[in-house]
Amino acid sequence: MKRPRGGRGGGEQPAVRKGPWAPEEDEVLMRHVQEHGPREWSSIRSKGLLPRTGKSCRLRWVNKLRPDLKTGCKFSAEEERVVIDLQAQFGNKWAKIATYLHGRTDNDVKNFWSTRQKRLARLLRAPMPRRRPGKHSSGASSSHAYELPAPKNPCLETIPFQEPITIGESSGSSKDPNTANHRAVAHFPGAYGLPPPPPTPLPIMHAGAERGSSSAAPATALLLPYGGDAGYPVPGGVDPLVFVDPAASPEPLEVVPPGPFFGLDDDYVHAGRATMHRDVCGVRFDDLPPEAFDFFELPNLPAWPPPFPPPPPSQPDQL
DNA sequence: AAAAGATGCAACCGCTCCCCG
DNA sequence: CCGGGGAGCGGTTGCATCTTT
Repeated sequence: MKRPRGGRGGGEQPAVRKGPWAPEEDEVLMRHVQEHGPREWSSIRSKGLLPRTGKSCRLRWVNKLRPDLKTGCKFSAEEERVVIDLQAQFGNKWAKIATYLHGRTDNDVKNFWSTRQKRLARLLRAPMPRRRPGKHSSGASSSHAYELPAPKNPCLETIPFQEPITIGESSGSSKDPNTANHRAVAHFPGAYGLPPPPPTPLPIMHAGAERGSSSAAPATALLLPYGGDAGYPVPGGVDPLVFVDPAASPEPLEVVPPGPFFGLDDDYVHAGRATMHRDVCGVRFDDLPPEAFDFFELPNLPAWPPPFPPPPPSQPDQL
């Protein structure tokens, strides 16, 4: 576990302990929950069981001690898809989204999304062709020389790209295009071999078709109409971190009217428009070598502002 | 091998909501 | 109806770990 932080909870309030939880504290908290259930958090401190605020206790329980948590395992492709989908509909309602993901907490979802957004921001800002010669740094991992700091620009959370990308069609670069093409293409079909949708019926909007019923696990499961953020789903948005097979979806996806993308130039725009899910299909965007990005092209964006209906007011909240 | 930078995640903070008297 | 307290939620921070140079 991490050692106590210096900056926070530094003892200005000796009565209340902050910082990382000790195993003994966890035990006490678990015992309390066993006896009283996951409530009466404030009484934990008032009874002198723990020098922690009720808030802190609740958070600890919800995020770490709950028995049904999937601790230490990354988001699966399906979970990723669900998060993306639901985020488009609900916005940053992480707690709500988390209810659709068994074993995941709102904090998990929040962190996952935050990480994803940062990754996306990096990718979109990274002029891929300028990679270092002779170096194979892994995709979006750290230390790109050309990388710009990911700004905390809320706009970056809204991804206006809606276009299926084309991978493996370009004649490519000088850098063993076969390898790059092969890598990219070879994994994409897996994206359509996604496992069945989650057992929970998702209120997923789908352009032209209804999705979300557990029986409908279409091959177009990655054709996700989302892209919004901060509670206002982008109409017809499609997350550029989701790869969409153009062959499987011959129709163009809705696009936000093209325009300056956060002030980024076309290089950036061309770069960050796809991702693959790990686990199921085996590859994520940032798993790809930089060479793979040489093959990402931006097809002519059809200028069609799609009137996308807002999500139905009645959200299936049940699980 | 060491240093620097990037990433992931646990935990805190402030605000809002809800319930109860 | 109003006020107070507790619970829940979303945003943010900062450290540990990992990756790259």
